Amino acid sequence: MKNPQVAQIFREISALLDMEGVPFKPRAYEKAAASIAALEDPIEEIFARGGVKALETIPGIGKSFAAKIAEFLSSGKVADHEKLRAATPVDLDRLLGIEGLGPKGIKSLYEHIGVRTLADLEAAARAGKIRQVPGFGEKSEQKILQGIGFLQARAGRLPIGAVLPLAREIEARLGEIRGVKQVAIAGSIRRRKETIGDMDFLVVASDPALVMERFATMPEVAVVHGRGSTKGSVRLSIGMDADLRLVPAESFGAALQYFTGSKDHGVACRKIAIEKSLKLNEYGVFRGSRSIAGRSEEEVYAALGLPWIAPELREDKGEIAAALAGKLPHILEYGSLRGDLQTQTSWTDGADSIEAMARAAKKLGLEYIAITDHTRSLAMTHGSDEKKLRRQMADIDAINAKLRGFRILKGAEVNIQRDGTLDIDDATLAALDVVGVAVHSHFHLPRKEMTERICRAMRNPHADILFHPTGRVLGRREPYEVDFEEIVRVALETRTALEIDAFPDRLDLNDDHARRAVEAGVKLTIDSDAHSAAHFPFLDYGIAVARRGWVEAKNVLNTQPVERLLASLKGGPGPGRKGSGRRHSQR
DNA sequence: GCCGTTTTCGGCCCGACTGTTTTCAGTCG
Repeated sequence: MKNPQVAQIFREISALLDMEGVPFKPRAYEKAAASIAALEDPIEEIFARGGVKALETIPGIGKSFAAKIAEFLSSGKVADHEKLRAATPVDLDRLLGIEGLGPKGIKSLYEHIGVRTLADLEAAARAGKIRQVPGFGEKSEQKILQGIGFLQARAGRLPIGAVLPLAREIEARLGEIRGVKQVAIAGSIRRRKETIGDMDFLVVASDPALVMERFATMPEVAVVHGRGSTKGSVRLSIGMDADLRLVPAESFGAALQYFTGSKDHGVACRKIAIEKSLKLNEYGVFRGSRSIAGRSEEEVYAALGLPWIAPELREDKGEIAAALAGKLPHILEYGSLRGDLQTQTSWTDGADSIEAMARAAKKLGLEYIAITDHTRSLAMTHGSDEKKLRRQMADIDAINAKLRGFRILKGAEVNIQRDGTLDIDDATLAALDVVGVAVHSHFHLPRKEMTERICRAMRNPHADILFHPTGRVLGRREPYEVDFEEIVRVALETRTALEIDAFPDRLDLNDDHARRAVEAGVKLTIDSDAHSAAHFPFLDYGIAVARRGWVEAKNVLNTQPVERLLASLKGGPGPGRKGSGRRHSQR
């Protein structure tokens, strides 16, 4: 998989061209880099299949870029890249990480005082040499030193689960300030991206200065980057920036639309505005100098001839075209899950008893949960063997007899062994309501072997769901190498559901995979992977992934009441077990 | 350098804030 290297080279060329002041090309390289990074298939395979012509079908890749990719694949280098790097041999990646320092500044520092590395930069700043470079002064020198300090403390992007609770707390706090009329979280948090780079807040207030003052002096603030009359920017102690915008009420919707992004979605919207001889900015939609919309997002989209688009869809991945055609998906609503099909208890590595889990789930409005403790080959979790599972089933029967209006399903998170077989015998699996299968070992098998292993597990007639299908853990473990298209094909063929594991550091499937799966007609489940009674709210993160993946309620098995759910699981007692094909006939 | 249900040429989003500048470029989102 050479996609990351190719994307990195394109990103670097973009920055190097930016340095030279070349117009437009840097954006083209940047777009191509993003496009390549987002590819599912290894770029070397695309090239092997169809040569440069196949490369040119990738969005943002034309003749010239396709040739550069081919050049890299055959030689490991791109001549233009080498040439640019030789002209300005600096550690771009690290230097660009300094807040406030961009391509132009880096070039100037290199040319005037020979700064090439972060160490050079720090030495020059300490020696007072930066201030002698044109365009820099005493203050920028201080900012650079501070920036170097922050570079070490920076958390980078954090999983949404680690950011959203704090963002909501700040939102609530801003809302309590005297004279505040409206508050909103914008940016990637509102779009529920899986990782977050910074926080964006929007406020309408009668006393903006007071709000700015309170914002800049919150206890979480480590440093204030800037503070104007309408915009404030701070670094929080968790190593993340937070921005505040103060906007007039008549612009709130336009500002919300603008600052929710994504950037690409915004660009696409502003292009539509231009086509209609309108102008869209954060203050509203304008015809000439007259505002025709801005108070609400609905109003703004309507002025562009579009229905309101859910924030999770705003990634410029076809939502504009769908909106124009009146074909936006009816994406899954928050709170629309009736059950949770992956939970662990104190029988293995969970914290709480079966009954405590059931009561917590019921309190949150769920109608059923499946208990899916680990199985025996996962020894460190005291995984269940057949005997232990039978005992647990009896226990569940006893608790179910006590519960009103709630059902505990018997399940297991069955380990997929290296050869693709399961570590629980078929007779026991047949007695379970819900069988999830999952990879927990041998993460580094070759792509083909890993794919075959997982597909073999899905072919087990009792395997209802493939849990956390790609195995990634955000910030800790990359997804394993697997042919996802083949997983989708076999899931469809065997009527195995794929899971969106909603545990905040998993989110697996991700949004793009979920979208691909439902496009193919595969059913999904969204599960919390709860390891304690406090984890059920994680389901919302899974719903967010589903929404970003254009998933509708009909695509998700656990939006159904328990009897219908059981009937629609492949290993369940319901109709269609032999695979009449009826289920997927609409595709 | 890419792209096209108004285009194969002529576009390519838009504004706030800062610092260093005597009127604006660079950076950021």
